[in-house]
Amino acid sequence: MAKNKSDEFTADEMELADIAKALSHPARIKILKILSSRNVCMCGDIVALLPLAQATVSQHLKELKRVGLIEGEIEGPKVCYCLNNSKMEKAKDSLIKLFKKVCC
Amino acid sequence: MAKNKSDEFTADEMELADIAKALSHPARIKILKILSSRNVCMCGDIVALLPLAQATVSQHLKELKRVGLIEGEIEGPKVCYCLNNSKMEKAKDSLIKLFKKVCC
DNA sequence: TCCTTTAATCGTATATTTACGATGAACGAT
DNA sequence: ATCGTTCATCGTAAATATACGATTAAAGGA
Repeated sequence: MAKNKSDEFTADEMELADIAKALSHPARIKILKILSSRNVCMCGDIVALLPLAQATVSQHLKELKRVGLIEGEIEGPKVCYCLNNSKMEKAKDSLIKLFKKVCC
Repeated sequence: MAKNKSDEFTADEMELADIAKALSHPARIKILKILSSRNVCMCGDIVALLPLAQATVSQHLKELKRVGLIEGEIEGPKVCYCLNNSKMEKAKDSLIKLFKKVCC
């Protein structure tokens, strides 16, 4: 039978899965779109545009921050969010690389 | 404050999130790679190449089938899996469209 | 017919995700 | 100093995801 289960997943595979996870909720997709439509955006604006409670939006923002796709900068009592364009580009490249490797 | 929370997520946003969800586990990324390396693959081969139990791999295959990225065809007692290339391409296009819209 | 192989499904345990109200911390304005 | 605003975090409930052993169904071969 000789199963070779010793090989775990590669760092690349785990990283890509992590990026995909960050994109795996419609609210987070929408947040990225909102942030792109203005090049800077208060947290409250995002909350107002999503059908979710403020605490929930904050969690989604945290997840996007965790993988580095967005950044938040404190501005007085408000927080100004923006896309991390270089990280976005890296994410896109990683995904395209996978598709290229796999099929297209 | 005039929050407009009436707008839910679009079908596009939900579909894209769903695709991302299917890609959000390293085992599923690896399964896609395995299926691309041979253009056809028995379920047992995939199990042998992953550090996971057969039942778990079967669940991951089910998730990939759910979104249509792969297909399984019964061949006697075995099941022959393969990529759904057109669906893969659609998934890639949807992702690229998002990145293009958002930043790059 | 019975046995083996193959892979899905069941049952189940645990972890993670998602969601929300409540609370707290930081700041500006009064 | 106090108040209102803003947003993160806490606490928590419910749903979903992940993992595995055991069982089942389907097929081929003895």
